Amino acid sequence: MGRSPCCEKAHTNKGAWTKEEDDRLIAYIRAHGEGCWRSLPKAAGLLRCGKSCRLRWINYLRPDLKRGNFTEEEDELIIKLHSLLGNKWSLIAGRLPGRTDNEIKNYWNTHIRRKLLNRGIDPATHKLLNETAQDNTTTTPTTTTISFAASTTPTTIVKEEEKKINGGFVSKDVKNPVQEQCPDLNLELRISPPYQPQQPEQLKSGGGGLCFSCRLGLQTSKECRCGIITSIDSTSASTSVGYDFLGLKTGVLDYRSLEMK
DNA sequence: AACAGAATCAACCGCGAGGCT
DNA sequence: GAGCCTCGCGGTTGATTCTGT
Repeated sequence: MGRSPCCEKAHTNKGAWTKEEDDRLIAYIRAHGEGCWRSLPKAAGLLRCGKSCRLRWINYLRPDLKRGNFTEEEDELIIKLHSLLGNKWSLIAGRLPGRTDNEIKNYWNTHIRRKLLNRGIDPATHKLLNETAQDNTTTTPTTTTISFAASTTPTTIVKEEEKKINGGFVSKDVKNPVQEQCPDLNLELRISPPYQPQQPEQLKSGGGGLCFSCRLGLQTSKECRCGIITSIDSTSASTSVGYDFLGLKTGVLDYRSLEMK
């Protein structure tokens, strides 16, 4: 038995969306909200499949999308998140408000891949290219080395995040070379209060009062410029600031999916 | 100006996860 | 538990735009 098609394809448009289609989709979602993509096209009077409508809305029509070029900070954030998460574009997009997984995926493939190759880094493994070549000839596991601007290696990042998630208790054996290479990420999602738009004062000070290092969860990094002491102890549990599975502060960079609800 | 190749990015496709019956 | 349905994700495609010759 073959898989049934996602929609009746015989009477649906394909290819680029027209202005009229966009307007219809926007008007419908404004009036009724997102949800039930399968029935949406018919209800909205669109000759498109639900999947196509969802994609168009998420990737292009959503009002909270940030159009325009990626900043250098966004570049570095994407690279770091990719080194931790791999091709989990939706998770990476969740850390970049206003950016979509499709947009980040395209940007990665067209810009960042080349950028990393120019730095001598394998974009797939985030190892130095000559290191990757060596790995192909030996099975001995090695620790990951990535030449990012921040002094903390991704492995260290994971350890720091682990400290936060486990309340300061690091349970992993630091001498385990396999875990050094493939750290077990806690992929539990955390529900936190919705993202609050930043106040002008916060924006002036550089994104919610936190420097780039802190937004990456590297509060202990010497790169930290904001001077905020963010000791993660029992008191943090009583504050409104949450930490997601990467240990990054929610409320600073929140999940888009939660914002949209 | 014309053409070719490269780069970009919107959109499509197929699959897996999870919920429902 | 099996089968079906919907949603969302990641990989890929192809049309359009850009750049170099």
